[in-house]
Amino acid sequence: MPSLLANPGSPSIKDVAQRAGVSTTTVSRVLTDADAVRPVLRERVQQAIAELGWRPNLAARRLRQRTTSLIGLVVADIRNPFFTAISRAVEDMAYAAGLRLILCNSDENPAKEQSYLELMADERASGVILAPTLEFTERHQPGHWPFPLVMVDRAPQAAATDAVLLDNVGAAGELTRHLLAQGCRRIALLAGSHSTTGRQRQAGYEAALREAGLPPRVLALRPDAQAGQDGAARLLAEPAGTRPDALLATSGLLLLGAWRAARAAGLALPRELALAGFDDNDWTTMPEPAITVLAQPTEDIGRSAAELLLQRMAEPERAPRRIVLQGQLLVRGSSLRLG
Amino acid sequence: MPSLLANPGSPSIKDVAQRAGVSTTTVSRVLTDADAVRPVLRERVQQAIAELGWRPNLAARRLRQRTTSLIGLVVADIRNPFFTAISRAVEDMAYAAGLRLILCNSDENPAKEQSYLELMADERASGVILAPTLEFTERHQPGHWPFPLVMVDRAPQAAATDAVLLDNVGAAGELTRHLLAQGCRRIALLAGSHSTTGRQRQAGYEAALREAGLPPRVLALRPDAQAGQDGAARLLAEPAGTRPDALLATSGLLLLGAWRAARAAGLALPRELALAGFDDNDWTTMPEPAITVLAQPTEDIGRSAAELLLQRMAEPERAPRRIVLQGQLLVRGSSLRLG
DNA sequence: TTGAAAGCGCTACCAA
DNA sequence: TTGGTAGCGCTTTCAA
Repeated sequence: MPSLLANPGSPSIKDVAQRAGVSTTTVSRVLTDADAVRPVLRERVQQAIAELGWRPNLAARRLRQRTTSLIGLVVADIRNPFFTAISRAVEDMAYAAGLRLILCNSDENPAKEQSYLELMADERASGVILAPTLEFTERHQPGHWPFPLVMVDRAPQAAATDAVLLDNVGAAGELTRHLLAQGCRRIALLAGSHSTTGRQRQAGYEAALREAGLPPRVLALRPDAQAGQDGAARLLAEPAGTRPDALLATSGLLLLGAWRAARAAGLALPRELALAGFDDNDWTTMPEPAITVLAQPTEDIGRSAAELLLQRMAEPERAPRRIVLQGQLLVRGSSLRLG
Repeated sequence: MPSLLANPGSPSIKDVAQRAGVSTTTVSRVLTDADAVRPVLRERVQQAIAELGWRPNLAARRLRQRTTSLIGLVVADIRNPFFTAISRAVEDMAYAAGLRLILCNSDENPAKEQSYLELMADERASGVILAPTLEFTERHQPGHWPFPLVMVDRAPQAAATDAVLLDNVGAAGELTRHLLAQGCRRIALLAGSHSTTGRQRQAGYEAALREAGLPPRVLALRPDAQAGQDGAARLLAEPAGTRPDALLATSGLLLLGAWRAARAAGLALPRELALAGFDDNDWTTMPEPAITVLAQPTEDIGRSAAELLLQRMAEPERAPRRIVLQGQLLVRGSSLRLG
């Protein structure tokens, strides 16, 4: 019968030490496995641990060791399949490296982002992977946060930070040139207005149109499907003479909205309207015709970001690295007007 | 010029106290805001905090307070839109309640699940929301884990635990009866074999067929799109006489696979094959015809789970509650053979 | 090879 | 209203 004063919470190494008849130091040694402990004692300690059902207190360990093996992932919205895929890749890497992942949705809201980053600071996080808001990229100065920071999907133009990015300008240019080659002349862009990504894709689009001597037409939108649908609907309501003959969306969610608007307007793809955009999400192959997209290597992006972070954690002083990955144009029926 | 012996890490409340000319106790009081502190001192402390850029060390706070405001969410795979939506709802609630969310993917792997739950124990998590594997529901005994546990999507039949579930039997029955009413007579089920959910839906399906005096036909599958596609393809390769005239999938991923197989087989929906399943994912309205589904109230499920957890945290001794939500049948073209 | 003791940063108790 | 002090559970010197 245990005493009434018995430990009410979970057992500590003190309890383990008592039961095994050794000092807490020895218990700790068995745990860290660093220094040698006589097999007899080691055995006794391990048995005591098993009998008591002892489990380490990570908070105590972190306080003492001054390192947390906790990493944060801050994305706009985990429901965006692009970020879902990234988060999954990051979580896999983290699990394999013995790191914990704290997930945060910023909703493109700088205040929420700030609050989450402060939280990561308070947690003394070992590192953070961040898809920064526009405001963040504009204000950010390297070294501001007390943890290594790796950016994904977006990054400040100038500042030297670790980042994993898509070649957005090139990708948008490729999509635009593809539409041009299909004979489209009034290509409108549905651009996410909340990220550098959207802006870079806009730049690539405008450059390609400039080459072709055609005027750009850009709608800056909230980056969600509803905004995409509303924006596209407005464009498609115009008379056939001025109405765009192609819609290009800078994200998977905007593309989804655009497709819905096209269907609601009763326009036949690709004859009356060509459609293309970013992100090879599941649904893009389901309509007839299927949707032309620029596929991003999402897993690769997530994995690379995690790798970059691990490397930076191991070697804090090394020069920042910027990994730029290429997308892949998947031409499908929604934009195929020739051949 | 600070001394060479200056604090190398981040400042502690000791530094703040020194700078403000008060004791650490007073600093702590200003932080917790519990007891009153003279405005002058409070001011001085706050200024010192600002000047030093002090941030709390959550590990220390947790160690001392013996409560962590950390909750875990363990799902099969965050890439499954069903779990994505749930996780987003949970994260929203957690953020609002000042709790941190640690995200874990179990991949339906009991060993990974176990390791994550042990981790949550080591973190001294304030609570965990879990979509348990089949093995877990079979072995689980209430009170085994040192944190409140709320189950989502699945739960042990017998054991009394907090849980948020769909009326799976009823939902599958409704879908099946709908297909029967459309004249389908050879309805095959693509069932996820890794969860109680799949089994309950199978039970509902079988009961409905029994009522109708028809034999069930069940394929137990790994719960992913590829398995769904392969399984469906096998069924659809049979001669028209024995081949199913309807496919019912117990999850969104299996449904996706089934749709792909139907398209690959060149079968016209719904004339040659009726198709229906669970989860109103984005893609289900994109094909022509659109897909009949039983929509789950995913946000509601996530929110309810978080609420249940918060209530349990506030009142550990209250009786376990089981919330059963109803799905909604959305009849679309893929199953409409009459009218 | 082992143990005593200090201390990570913070809060909570008690006394003044 | 304020401060001294103990201690959360663990690791890490330093001595033995």
